[in-house]
Amino acid sequence: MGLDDRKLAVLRAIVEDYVATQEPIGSKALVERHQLGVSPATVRNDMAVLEEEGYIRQPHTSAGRVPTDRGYRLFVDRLSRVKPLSPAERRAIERFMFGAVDLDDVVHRTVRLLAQLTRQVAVVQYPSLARSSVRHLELVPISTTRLMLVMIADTGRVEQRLVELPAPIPAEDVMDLRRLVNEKLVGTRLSETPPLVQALVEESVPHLRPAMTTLSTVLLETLIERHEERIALAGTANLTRGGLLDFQGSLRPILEALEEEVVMLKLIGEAEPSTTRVLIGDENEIDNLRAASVVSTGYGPGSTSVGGLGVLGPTRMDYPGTIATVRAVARYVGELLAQN
Amino acid sequence: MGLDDRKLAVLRAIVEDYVATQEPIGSKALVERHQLGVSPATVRNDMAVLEEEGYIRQPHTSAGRVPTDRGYRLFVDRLSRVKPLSPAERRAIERFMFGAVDLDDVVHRTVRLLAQLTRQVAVVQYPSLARSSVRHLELVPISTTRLMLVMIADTGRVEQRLVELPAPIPAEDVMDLRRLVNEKLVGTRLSETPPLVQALVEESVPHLRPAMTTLSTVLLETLIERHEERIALAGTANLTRGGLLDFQGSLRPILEALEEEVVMLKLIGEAEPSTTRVLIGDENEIDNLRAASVVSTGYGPGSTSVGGLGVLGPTRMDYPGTIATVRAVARYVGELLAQN
DNA sequence: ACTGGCACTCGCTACAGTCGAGTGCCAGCA
DNA sequence: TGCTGGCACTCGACTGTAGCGAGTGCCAGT
Repeated sequence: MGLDDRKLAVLRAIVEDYVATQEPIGSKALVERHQLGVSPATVRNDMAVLEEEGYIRQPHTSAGRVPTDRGYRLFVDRLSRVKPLSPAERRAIERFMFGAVDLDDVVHRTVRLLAQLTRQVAVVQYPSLARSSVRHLELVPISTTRLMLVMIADTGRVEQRLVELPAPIPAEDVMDLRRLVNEKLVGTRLSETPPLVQALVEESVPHLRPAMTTLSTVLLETLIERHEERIALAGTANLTRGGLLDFQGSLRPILEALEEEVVMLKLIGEAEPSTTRVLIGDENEIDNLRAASVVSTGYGPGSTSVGGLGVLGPTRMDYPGTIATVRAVARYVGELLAQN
Repeated sequence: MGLDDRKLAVLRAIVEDYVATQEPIGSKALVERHQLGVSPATVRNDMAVLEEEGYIRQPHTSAGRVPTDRGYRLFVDRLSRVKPLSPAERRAIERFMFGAVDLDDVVHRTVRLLAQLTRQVAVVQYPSLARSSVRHLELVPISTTRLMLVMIADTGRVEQRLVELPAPIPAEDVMDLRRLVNEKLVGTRLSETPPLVQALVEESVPHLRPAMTTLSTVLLETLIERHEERIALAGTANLTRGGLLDFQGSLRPILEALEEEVVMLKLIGEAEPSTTRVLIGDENEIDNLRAASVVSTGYGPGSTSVGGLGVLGPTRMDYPGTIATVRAVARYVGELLAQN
């Protein structure tokens, strides 16, 4: 009992029409709009099979059919090709990103661009610190017992943190500390940094030790464990399109999930560039997002990913188009980062 | 023709009950729940007057009364006292803010705290650069023709920006540049900086001039004109409470406005600390927000404001409680900043 | 100036009837 | 065996009617 070609064609037609009209699709309308070469009755038989297999369902007894999550999955995996971007879209990307001045700017523009192109909620992860390396560390004295630690990563990210020293410390010592940490840490990947920071404490001369100990704690704590991962959001207003039909009438759970950075990171923060992940409805592990789909991919200067980006929308979304856009934007951002 | 005390009491009762129940208030229900000492008929007469004056209205002919924006305004100005915070709320503030490590962290925690306490959308402006002064400027060479400029403000804000030099520049020159800009600019308020930056170019020795010119452009452009103002948002999910009754059924315009940083800044970024601004419905200049109210205030280490914060919710909101919370949080954040 | 009484308005809910899109099934045909 | 046309059936969406009840405005009386 496989699904023959025609049944697949029927499924594809249902998905495409439903995505476009947002209304359940009946057999008659289907044969009218697509050249299937068979009668409505035949299509009905096929539909019965597709329903039995769980690819489509009827909202109520005498209504048309609607794809299930499983149906979308099959559609994405086997029935659709990634749409090439239109020239207008390509131009939009370039125009929008042109003149970005720093990492913050790039991330902000990217997330708005994605939201605008896909007309959905966009999420962009800042380049992960764990996958960055240290370009420079700066220590700025605030008072005799306080330093501002500033770390600049090769991805352009800048992190700052206040360091509360156990005892006052002269300016020369600050310079020594600065020199030491830079010598040892510049160029290392942050994920490999902890042992080096450890070593730094052990090797430091006695009178610098207390300060260095505090400093290392802060380094480890903030730069590696803590809020190292950040995200930017845009396009939440797009959730309201399609009336209240999508998301079964309540935006609440969606908005809640979007505010949980940890949740969003798990969703978009794991792919390599060039692979695109599509999570449809239930496949999603987060309960709040069972009515939503997520299309995400990684981005980075080369072929390794420094962060993820993606969009979130109703399960009823234009997958081929969205996938194409997400990929294109990720590629473009990667190139932009490579220029630094 | 003024409103006597009883009419004001009736208005107050209507506002309070409507905020609590979200249903139009009838004359009978009013006398039952409040000790007004008169009969429903009398209250009806008062209501007729209040309606004529534009403080309340009837959603439809035979329904109870609902406050108008003007009614809320009168209520806020003359009929309510700011509720003192409950001890539980005070404790919540301290618990929530305890252990904030840097400015980013403070802002993030603040905005979430506000959202949680008021159960509304919270907005916090990062300390305005225009009202900060320069604590330190750092130049980090990225390549021979590229520098990363990092500015640290006394409010703890850190801004970075890439500088593309017109010609390669040796390391000593970078050090000279760094020394020069720091000598001239540290300690100055950013709003007063432009002429100083100008002077810097003019006074610099010939061989540093090209680099200094570029650097000054970037300084002026980014740190003063550009995206100097940022905001943080939280609690958008709170917009969905109260079903779809608030915001006349569509969150769309609200969500759109929230994403426009410029719009939000205009809303919350102008008050002094200790003054609280309440904008009710129509008073708001932004069309998208005509169904919403905004309560905002300034915050800062002393008595001058370095930024604004506030919440946005339906016109039907608990003004006394919200005002109290916004003030308390602003005061707390001010103290926190003063410690740096 | 306040009150009780009364007629009136009008949104809400329930119920019945109609319409039509869409289905499942079946007998017939290639 | 697989496709088709025909047909009875289902059920949601829409329409119209009727009753209810909360709430009002007005008025005469205290």
